[in-house]
Amino acid sequence: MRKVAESTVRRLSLYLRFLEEFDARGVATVSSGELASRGGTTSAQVRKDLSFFGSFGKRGMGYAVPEMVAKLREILGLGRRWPVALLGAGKIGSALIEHHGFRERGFDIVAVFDNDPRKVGTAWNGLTVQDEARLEAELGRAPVEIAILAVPAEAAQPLADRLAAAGVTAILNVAPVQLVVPPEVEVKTVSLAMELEGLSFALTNR
Amino acid sequence: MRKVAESTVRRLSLYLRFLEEFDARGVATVSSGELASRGGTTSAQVRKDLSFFGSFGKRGMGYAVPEMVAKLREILGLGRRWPVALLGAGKIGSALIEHHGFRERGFDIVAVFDNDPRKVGTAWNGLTVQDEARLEAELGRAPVEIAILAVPAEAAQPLADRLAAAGVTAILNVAPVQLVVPPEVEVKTVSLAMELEGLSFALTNR
DNA sequence: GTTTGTGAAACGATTCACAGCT
DNA sequence: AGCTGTGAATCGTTTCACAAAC
Repeated sequence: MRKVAESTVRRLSLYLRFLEEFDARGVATVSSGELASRGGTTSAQVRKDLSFFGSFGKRGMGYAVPEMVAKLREILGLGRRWPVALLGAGKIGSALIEHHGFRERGFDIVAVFDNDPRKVGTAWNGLTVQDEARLEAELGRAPVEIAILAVPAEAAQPLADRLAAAGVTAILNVAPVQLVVPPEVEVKTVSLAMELEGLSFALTNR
Repeated sequence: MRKVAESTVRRLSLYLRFLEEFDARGVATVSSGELASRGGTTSAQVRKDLSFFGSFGKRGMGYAVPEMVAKLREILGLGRRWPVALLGAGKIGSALIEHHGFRERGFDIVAVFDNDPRKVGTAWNGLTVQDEARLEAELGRAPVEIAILAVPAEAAQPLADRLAAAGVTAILNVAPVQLVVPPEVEVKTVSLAMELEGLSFALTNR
């Protein structure tokens, strides 16, 4: 299993959500076409996406929903729980940590860091905000592979460097900056402001 | 100017940020190579991206920073302000409205809606949370082209339908669901949970 | 008859490479 | 000499279309 496109992985996440819905409703099997219409693609795309990982369907029948859910969770690496460090106890970080969706999908925020002395030491959903200076010490004690960077743009790159040096191998970056990291570190950047600009572009050029 | 790839638009947003930085530091010109290294791409990519909209560079010299900033803002539709409606006064919505980045880039949240009676009527950064039932009435009075959907997954699709019917032509969807909308409505979906799953996949399959 | 799995074809985006301007 | 702008080549992704399985 090599060279799976990012777009494929994103669609797999979507398929998993639909399948979980179907599963909850007791639907036993689902066809690539049904999956496609809910996910805004085509049945051929669904089948291609899945074909990277094996062949799970029954011809003439479709896919068995519970098996498919299990398989997709396994493929996406959700057959385990992931401890996650959160950097930045500001507005965005605050919304994230109280957001239950992460925990439900296997991501546990196990540490929160901030550099604002007024925030350090305060309680946060059962966690205590720790001084950013203690980042390396804490990650040495309780390592995590995934970190969420929810800090101001200027602070993002230096922190990314420290995270990479401390052994973090995946960063979810919530700042409108392009992070430069060593090749072994995976980065995904999500910027609502940039998405809004995409919408502004679409509305302007039509 | 037709058929510009989404990836191109996203990179233009990034270039604009770098150029604004350069501008603030008083740098007069910048080459495609410099822009590329900050944006994680290649100089050829930068030139191709820009070439969709004209030729703004000087051979042997590079691009004049202030002119380029102005040009990119114009291309991205940022030469004006955009009133935006926010749907959902929960944690995420709350973080968004207090976030200054939007306003700085030309997006003004001018109305907030929620269906929770306990929230309706409360003040929010100079705005009053309005009843979701009044969505159509309010949008009739003060139309917006862009709406941000920050509501639970189940509520997203029905609201998207109402927004489309009320004349909204662009939706920034912050829920892990694929919205089905009429073709004249532009949608961008941002889901941190889905991005985390992308990281989980990358870490698991390496 | 229905739906999968998959090579082949079509399409789209990125990279190459170089002529042309400064 | 340096750097842009852009066709041509390459690479990757999506769509087509059909044989095989149920």
